Amino acid sequence: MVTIYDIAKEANVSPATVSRVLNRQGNVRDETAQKVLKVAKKRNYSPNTMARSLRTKKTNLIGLIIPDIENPIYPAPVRGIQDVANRKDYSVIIHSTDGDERKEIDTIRRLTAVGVDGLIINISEACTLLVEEIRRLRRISLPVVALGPWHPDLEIDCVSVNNEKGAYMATEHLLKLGYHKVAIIKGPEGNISSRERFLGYKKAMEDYCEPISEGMISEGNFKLGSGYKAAKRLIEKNKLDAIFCVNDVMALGAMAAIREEGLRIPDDIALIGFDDIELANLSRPSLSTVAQPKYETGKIAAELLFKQIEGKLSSGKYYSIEPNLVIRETTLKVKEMTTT
Amino acid sequence: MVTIYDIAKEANVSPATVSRVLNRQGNVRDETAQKVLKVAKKRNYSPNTMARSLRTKKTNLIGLIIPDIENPIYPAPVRGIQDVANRKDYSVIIHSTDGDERKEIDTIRRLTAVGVDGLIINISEACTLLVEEIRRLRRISLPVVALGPWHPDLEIDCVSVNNEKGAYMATEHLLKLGYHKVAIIKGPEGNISSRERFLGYKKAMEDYCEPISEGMISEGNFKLGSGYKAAKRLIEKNKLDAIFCVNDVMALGAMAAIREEGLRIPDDIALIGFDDIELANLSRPSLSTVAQPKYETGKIAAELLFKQIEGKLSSGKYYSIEPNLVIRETTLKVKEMTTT
DNA sequence: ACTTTTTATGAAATAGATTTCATGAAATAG
DNA sequence: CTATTTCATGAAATCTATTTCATAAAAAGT
Repeated sequence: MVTIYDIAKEANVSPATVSRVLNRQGNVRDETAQKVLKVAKKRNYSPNTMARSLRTKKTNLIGLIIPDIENPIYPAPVRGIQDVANRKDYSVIIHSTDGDERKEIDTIRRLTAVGVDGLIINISEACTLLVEEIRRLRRISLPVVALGPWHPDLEIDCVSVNNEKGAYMATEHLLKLGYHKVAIIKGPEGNISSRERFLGYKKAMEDYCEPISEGMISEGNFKLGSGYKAAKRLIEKNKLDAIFCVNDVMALGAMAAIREEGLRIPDDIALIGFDDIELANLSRPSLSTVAQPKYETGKIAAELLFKQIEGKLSSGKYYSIEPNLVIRETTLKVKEMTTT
Repeated sequence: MVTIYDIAKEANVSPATVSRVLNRQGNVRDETAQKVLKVAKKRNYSPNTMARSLRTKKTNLIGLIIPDIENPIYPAPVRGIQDVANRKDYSVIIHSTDGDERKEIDTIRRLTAVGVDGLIINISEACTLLVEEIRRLRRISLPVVALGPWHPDLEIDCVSVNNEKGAYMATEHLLKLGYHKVAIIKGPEGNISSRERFLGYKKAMEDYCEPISEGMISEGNFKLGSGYKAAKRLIEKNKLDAIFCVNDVMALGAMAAIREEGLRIPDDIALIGFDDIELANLSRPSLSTVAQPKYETGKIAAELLFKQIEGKLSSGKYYSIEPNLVIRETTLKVKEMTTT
């Protein structure tokens, strides 16, 4: 590999001058600069990033920690992040940690050791060790932004859909359509998004004076199979005419279960999800859902991160993204015949 | 940040000894080692990766270049790569380049400057500049493996589904079912995967003595809308009773087009795709397709890369992954009534 | 014409590890 | 009991770029 010294020797100048030319720091005679540039180009010189980073404490790398790139809600925000990073000549290191606290902490350690200039994290459960680790990042003043819901007392920038509002919209939509016994399939207890969405659901039901009985609440783990099973459990208890699922993937599982029970969608049971994954529009019947501008969310998170990287003024703000109700076939038909 | 010198001073040894202890290189008295370890732990020492990399020429980073993480065929292999990399204490830098040659070359440059220990690339068209760039990588003996089809004269390891065989299987499946006029929706001309799949299709048609007329070949760009339009063009020419699409996404587009034309699947037109994306199983009717073990493909590519990183013996082998025929509803019903 | 400022440059220090080489001590061999 | 090998350790070199400091030359000011 050709170094700055090789260039210096060949151009009959000192390494310092070469460095100055290559970083266009001025204070170099134009003639000298041209000479250096010519040699550098000729020898196809490319600076050694490690050496540079060692000196400047900048790596032009950012880290991204998500539970699982295979989960269809992540590719879009990831792409948003990549696009803004790449435009700024940054690369992004991505880790999938399966929401496993141990892995998350290890990854944060690893990335700080690598010397990333900033970190975007999507963490579903705020366990104590993890919170402590993130506090440490604040102390060494490493720019961090949270993608998705986050602890209110942890003062970091955060960008997330308004989960509660989205869930409220979905539930209200069903209620307005004339459904009364709206069941919910939620996520694991510790999951923050699921908790927020559950809150929105509860609020809507209360506002419309619909009671929520025990048999109307079921729990899954965000995966297809769990949605299927949760729906079966709900149908068995027979106390519902609509289901709100806290994510689309489980909704699709529920759809299979409902179909298997010989019930029609939306005539017997209406169904609505959350996320608006690509699949939602392509399933039959197509799935009504709450959309979040996923690419945008990633983009905003990255922009926030770079604002910190460039200016160091992290505000600990919460950027709430407005959800969007997408009405498709699973909630299409109005059910007024039963109420009239 | 605490350095090796701080540890050395506090433990009353030289930095050299600290380094030896921390890298468990032996030749250190046990007592000394314990002392160093204790101080290191107490001061929460973590080595500066840039400094280390500068000396050792190893970054524990690998690069991954794909067209677009949002394309549903990529998340699974990406996860496969992440998993084997992370297990070896490596991180992976991912770039989406949209198959744009300029971006691909720039990214390769950028990643080599960062000093990645290896590179996995998925490049759909083998343009000359790009090929030249990859030759350069070989010259500086940077481990590289291609994910997906690749130039035969470029001597790098490559792991890919057997595209031709998969396409043959799909086409043969339709032909055996009694369909005769099997049309194809292929990808852009330069795309290697598409070309290979087209070859398999052609071979099957020839083997079964079915002529391929002009009106039976249509072209898309792998995206949903292009599949829709291509199918419309085919139906207009009215010379088909089945369609093989070189990817599932276009097949789903075609499905929408066929439905819109008032035709039934598979009764009027049978349909088969390629890739087996998650959507394929969830669409109605569910889509028959050719599956490739996507996670596995990524995993194998990464393992190959690490074999090179560790041993430096790159073989330029072609690892062919066996495709799998997945029969679902779009090719379910046998069409023998028309032939008998 | 002489001092002061500005400009262009190089030598050397620096970043934080790893590694080579040298050395004294301890262990083993003859 | 010497001679040789092995072991444990530290000093210094190294990796490659950036940056500070010093200096000489040129330009500007009085």
